Amino acid sequence: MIFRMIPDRPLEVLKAIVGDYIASKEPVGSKSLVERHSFGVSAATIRNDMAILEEEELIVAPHTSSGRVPTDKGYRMFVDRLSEVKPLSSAERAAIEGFLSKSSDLDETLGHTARLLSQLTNQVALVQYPSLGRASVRHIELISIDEQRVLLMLITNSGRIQQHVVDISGGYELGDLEKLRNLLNESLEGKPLAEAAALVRVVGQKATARIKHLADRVLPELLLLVDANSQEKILLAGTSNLARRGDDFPGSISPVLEAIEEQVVLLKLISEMQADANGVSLRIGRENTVDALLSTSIVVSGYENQGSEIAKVGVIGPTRMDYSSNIGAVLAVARYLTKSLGGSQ
Amino acid sequence: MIFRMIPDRPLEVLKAIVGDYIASKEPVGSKSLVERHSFGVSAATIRNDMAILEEEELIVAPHTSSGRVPTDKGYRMFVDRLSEVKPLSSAERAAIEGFLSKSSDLDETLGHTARLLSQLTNQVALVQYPSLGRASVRHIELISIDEQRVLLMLITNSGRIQQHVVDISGGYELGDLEKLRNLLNESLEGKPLAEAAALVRVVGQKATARIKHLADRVLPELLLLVDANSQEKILLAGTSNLARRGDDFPGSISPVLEAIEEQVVLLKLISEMQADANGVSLRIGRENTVDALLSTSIVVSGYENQGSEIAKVGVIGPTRMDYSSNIGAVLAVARYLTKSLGGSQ
DNA sequence: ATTGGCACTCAGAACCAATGAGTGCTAACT
DNA sequence: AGTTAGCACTCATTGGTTCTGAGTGCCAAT
Repeated sequence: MIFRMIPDRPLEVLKAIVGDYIASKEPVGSKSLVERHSFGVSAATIRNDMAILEEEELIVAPHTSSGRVPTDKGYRMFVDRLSEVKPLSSAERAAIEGFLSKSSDLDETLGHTARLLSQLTNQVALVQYPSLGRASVRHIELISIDEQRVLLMLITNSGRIQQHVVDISGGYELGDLEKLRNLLNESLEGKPLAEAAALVRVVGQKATARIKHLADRVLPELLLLVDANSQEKILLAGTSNLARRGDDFPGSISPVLEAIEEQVVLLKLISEMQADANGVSLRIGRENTVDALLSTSIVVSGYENQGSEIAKVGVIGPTRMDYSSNIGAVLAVARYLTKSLGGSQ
Repeated sequence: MIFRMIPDRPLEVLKAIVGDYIASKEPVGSKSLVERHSFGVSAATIRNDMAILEEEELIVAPHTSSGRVPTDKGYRMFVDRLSEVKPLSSAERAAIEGFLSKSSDLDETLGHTARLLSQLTNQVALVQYPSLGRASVRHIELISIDEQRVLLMLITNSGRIQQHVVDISGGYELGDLEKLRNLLNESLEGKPLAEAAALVRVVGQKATARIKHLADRVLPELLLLVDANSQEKILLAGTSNLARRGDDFPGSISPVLEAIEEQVVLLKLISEMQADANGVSLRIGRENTVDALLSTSIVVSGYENQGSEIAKVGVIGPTRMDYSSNIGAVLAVARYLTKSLGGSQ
């Protein structure tokens, strides 16, 4: 395949087409283009340019002699070479600040982030949980709730706080609870989560007869918490936004919904995506290997903790989306998220 | 208005119409009725019966001479007098057991419940948070996370566990943390939440100079937690199910989505609903006073703790829904929820 | 009370023509 | 070589007309 140099004006035309199409939902024709933009040339000239773009498969006519619509390749060209990232409005900045500035635990932060991003973009937002990585145990807490129940907490240095209520059939002594807590913290505090499971088992063996009963109930639950931590997971928000844009999808949106609710698929997809120079990465239409998603685009960016990327955050919506603003929003949110987590290390 | 006695067969016909219409989405005519059900009479007779039903405004013809569709009043008659609650399949029972049997804190339980119910019914599920009621403070915990931060926890006897990370700019002493914790628990443990806010303020005044700094940061956050507890709140799950049933709504589903995401409206609506003898309560179509919801039906049932109803759980979907199964599911889930909370008091 | 028969209605499908936005091409122009 | 006006052509959309069939309402007979 030959790389053909495309002159400047046709690219400007492409940019205009993408812009107009996103705004109007209607295929855009040469005439309306010259009306709305000042190219300084006639419609016929624009038509010639459009012929070039069509030749390059950057735009396509839904049916003979109607306006043109950008192809996936056209959108790709647009985001790669033609669009600049739209900065957020000050109101939007304020919203992000307000939402994410308060310190809270990881789950809360990520939950807020997801909702925020979905409101900002009017798309479906996705937030990947940080993977195990080099997270480590900061503290384990056992709190007595009543005679039969104990609250188990696992706090990691990634800022995540997990908790679970454990039934201790037959009751327990407060002193034993304290013993077990100390034992756990001595063995686990500061240790990487990856080693935690093994260490918990060791504690189980070291447990004296006195606290055996208690340990037998608590430790399995602790293992579950550790395990939940290592599980890859994606948080979705604003799925109902898809419904609002239903008309952007051919046929029904059900398959799309099903696909994005399928964590495994989505995880695989976003983990394959490599950030570009701006730190953002996107899949447009058919670039998504999943059938149900071939008329959606995904925009993601990584967020960091302790200087290295730990997971991704982004949005998913129809290919006909406002890339400039969405990229801006995703980038901004990812940055704030990084900042917000930076404080928790 | 005269109460007219409607004979039995017409009512059977209504039942059949509702059933068929729910199954097929198509207005149902006399002929298909006699085909699918064995009334032992001819289509003409059914037509006479249908005339009676139409007279009573229980069914209506979308346009002259097409099949009939139940009216809101027809559905109402159906649920009140004609349908029996469909018991859940054993698989469904198992799913509920599995989901809700594990003890955990209130947020987790309610979250699971909402998701479960939405999966069970393929509708949008709603779960109301228990209102303040006679909930009381069980315990307040302060855990040191690092030099600058403290984890504040509020555990209530309703089983709810709330937490928040508090920044203590300038640091703090572990001993002071302990002092504040003891002070808080002495004043608050066992006290009703309704009084908690006032008591927290008292603690603020009693705080010695030594722990003043710490208290100044922690207490406002504690007030927020208490306040969050008293706030009425509804959890939604499965909103994307609405999208899947989009065709059941006239026009767009957007307004419907907006309406149900409007907590205040929804709260008002379900708080007005009075349970019937079975413990279930429903609003059908126009019975909902909210415009956007006049083609939806809401099915709710109360759940209890310590023997009295504390909040409601239910589903919301198109008027053309499978009332028998949905009522069954809502009732079952409400019962399990009551049981599950019973253990937490 | 039930039924067969029959005329009647009307939404939706099928078909057709008119409309017009938009194209591709060519020949003239700069 | 790039640009432009002109023009023939295409085809989705629109609106109007007709056809069809499911389904009704009513009546006279059982």
